[in-house]
Amino acid sequence: MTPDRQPLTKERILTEAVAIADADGVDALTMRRLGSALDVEAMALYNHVPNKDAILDGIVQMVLSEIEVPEPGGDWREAMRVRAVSARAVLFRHPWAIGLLESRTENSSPERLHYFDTILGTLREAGFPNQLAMRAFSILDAYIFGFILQEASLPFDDDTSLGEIGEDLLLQMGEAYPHLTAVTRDVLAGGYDFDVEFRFGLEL
Amino acid sequence: MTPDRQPLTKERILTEAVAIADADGVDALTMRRLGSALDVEAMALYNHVPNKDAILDGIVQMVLSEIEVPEPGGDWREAMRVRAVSARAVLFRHPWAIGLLESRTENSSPERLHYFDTILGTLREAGFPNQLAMRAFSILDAYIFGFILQEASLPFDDDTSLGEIGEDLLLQMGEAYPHLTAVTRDVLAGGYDFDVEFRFGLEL
DNA sequence: ACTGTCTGTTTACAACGTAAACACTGGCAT
DNA sequence: ATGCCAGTGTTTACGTTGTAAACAGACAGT
Repeated sequence: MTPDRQPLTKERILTEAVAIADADGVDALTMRRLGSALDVEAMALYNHVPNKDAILDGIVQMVLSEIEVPEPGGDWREAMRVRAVSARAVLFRHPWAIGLLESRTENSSPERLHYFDTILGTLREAGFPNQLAMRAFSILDAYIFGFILQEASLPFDDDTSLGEIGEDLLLQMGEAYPHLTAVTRDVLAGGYDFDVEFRFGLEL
Repeated sequence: MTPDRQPLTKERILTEAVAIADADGVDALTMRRLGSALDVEAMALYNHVPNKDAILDGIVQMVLSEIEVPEPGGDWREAMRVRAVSARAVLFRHPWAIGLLESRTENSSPERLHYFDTILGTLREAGFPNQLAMRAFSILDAYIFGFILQEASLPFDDDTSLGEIGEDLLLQMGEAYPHLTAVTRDVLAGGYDFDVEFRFGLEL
């Protein structure tokens, strides 16, 4: 054990874990690697965290808490827009979190409850009756995360230009998929911007 | 090797893999277990499949191909409804697939292209111009999968009644989350049905 | 009959999560 | 001061995982 070293804390562990997942993906996040990044043996982590699942839960929560959600009181449309755009940005920064969202959404954490409360508050102060607020929230949330999921699983990342992927597709599918081909060609001609489409879809 | 045994095929492997994932979750799907379910040593699988990732890709695809998508020609609204309801049913039957959807959507498979093509065909034959068809498809898809994701990650499954979970929540959060409390109470009073909400959201 | 291609088995290994036992440190009560 | 104990970190070890490598039998085409 080297002489002086900041003491381990759950915060330091989770922060480093997020950093590793950001850098090399969630598969690279092993206890040994996390330990060595913190200058510690893997087993030392278990003094601060019950097991690896807790770490995964923790970093998902950490990511979710990065999503900006305005306090109730302003224009609800603007508030939802801010939330949606922020969610997209955050999950773009931490793409691995998308895959963890499913099984690991610990809904009863205080942070998560606060998140729910704030959003519902915004809607209710805007005059939504309770049932409708719930619906609006549910629908918006579905759209936001659905869009992000869709975007993340499409074959091009930002580096590959839409043009080349389009050509590849066009060649590959030949005449077998006429509709898809036609739409692809047209969409490429007109340009396709996830950002624009995302905001467009938000006006329901 | 027991005397007579059906030859291994990629199909048999993937079918059994889906069965195991359905029965005991995707974590229970190991090469050894899959092998023994097929009455074979784990390594034998590698004659038909390059590695485990390919199996995961395969079962995701198998699940996606269960989603019913009507051929172009009918009412597009009805077609989209059928698709949405079917997608929800399928992913409800294979919940583990949701978590695999993200990283593992192999977009260029023929099945997937056919899926795209059929849906876009329906919309185009209904008179949508190409750009709009793309938009409609994208938005609907986002909503469908977003809703399912949301539904899957909410804290109650079908066994626990909404009533009791509600009480738990109400107690736990006390006065800290007024909006959430109020909405929850009201929603519970009125009853909340995922099915109803899902269809409601589909009318955008 | 010979040879290669398929399909399966056996053995082996590195990496993983984590249980168990141990060692060091600091502060508290006696 | 002394003894003790809780907290933190290390060491060692085990079972499980995916899969590389070497081998063995079956069967088809020459």
